[in-house]
Amino acid sequence: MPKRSDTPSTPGVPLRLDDFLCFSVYRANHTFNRLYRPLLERLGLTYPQYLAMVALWEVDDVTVGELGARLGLESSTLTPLLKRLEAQGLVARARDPNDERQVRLRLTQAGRALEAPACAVPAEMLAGADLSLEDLSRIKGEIDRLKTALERAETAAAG
Amino acid sequence: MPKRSDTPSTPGVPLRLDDFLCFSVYRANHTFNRLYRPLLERLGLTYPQYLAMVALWEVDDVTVGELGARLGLESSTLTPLLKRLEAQGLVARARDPNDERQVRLRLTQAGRALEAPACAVPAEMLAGADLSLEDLSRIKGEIDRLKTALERAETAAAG
DNA sequence: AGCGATTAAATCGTGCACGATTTAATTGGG
DNA sequence: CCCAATTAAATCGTGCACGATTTAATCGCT
Repeated sequence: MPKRSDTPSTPGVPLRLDDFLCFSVYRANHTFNRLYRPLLERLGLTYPQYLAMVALWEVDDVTVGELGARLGLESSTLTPLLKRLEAQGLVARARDPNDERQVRLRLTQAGRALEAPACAVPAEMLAGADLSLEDLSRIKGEIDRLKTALERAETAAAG
Repeated sequence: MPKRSDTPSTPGVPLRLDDFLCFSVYRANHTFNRLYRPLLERLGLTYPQYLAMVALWEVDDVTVGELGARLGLESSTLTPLLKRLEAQGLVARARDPNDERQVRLRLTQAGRALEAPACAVPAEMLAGADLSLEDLSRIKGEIDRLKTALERAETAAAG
């Protein structure tokens, strides 16, 4: 009786893609990406750029490192993304005079102005999804617990 | 009282990243990727390559289009990935003589031989994660339902 | 004060992912 | 039978993502 979920290795039982929890997450992530794309196109943002902007609307005037910690991204990912946001006139990047190693990020007027239209996007995306608030928050709780458990395993395995 | 989850747009209430279900999924996906990476490195595979191999171990001798449907990937993503697997000697790509538009994928001996060591990977990854089988399958069920609901919304919104 | 260690961001190379387009083969209608 | 429409994969351009490395600034220790 194969009954798994990213936990096989019962010898002799073959791997089945549909048993992989990681594959479910992978697909769900692609689905969100695909659904957000057309809505964000109107704002001139990609999906990761949108997440970065949401983080900045919440807490402005942070360093690249702080934003990276918030989003779970490396500077090697964030720096080019931020340069694109800067090129669009949404964010200003400037070395911190008190510590020239750091780059501080500040929203421009245009960056702040984008928040209003951006607020409508998530609801628009879920329109017609037939998911109650309870559904959404329950699923989110499950996934957050999963992420926490995985990260614990990660640090435990670290050598 | 802001209580959301990818469903804000209550006017006047600002967006909060931690309310975004999509962000939870985005982070969880990155976490899986990061955890799998060192384990798959030993097999010489990336995470998407591993998923493709799992699909092929399950059903061999499929077309690029069929594998793409299984994984949810476009040919523009899959073709280069498959060329890398071919370069590693794990997969053979050949035009179908009955329909030269299609390319059929077949595991090589080496490709099939990789299944045995690959079987151990998922369990190894979850070692120390403190998640029961029930946890895993419950979470997986929730995410699969989410994906289904999102896809329904997608086709409903299609114009 | 000076210099090695640390820290922050940027850079580089590889690979994933998509939409739009292209190429080539098959299908189907007249 | 032929040729327009369709289909399958590949190609192209853009952007995300990471690890490893580099560059530059600050810290800390003597």
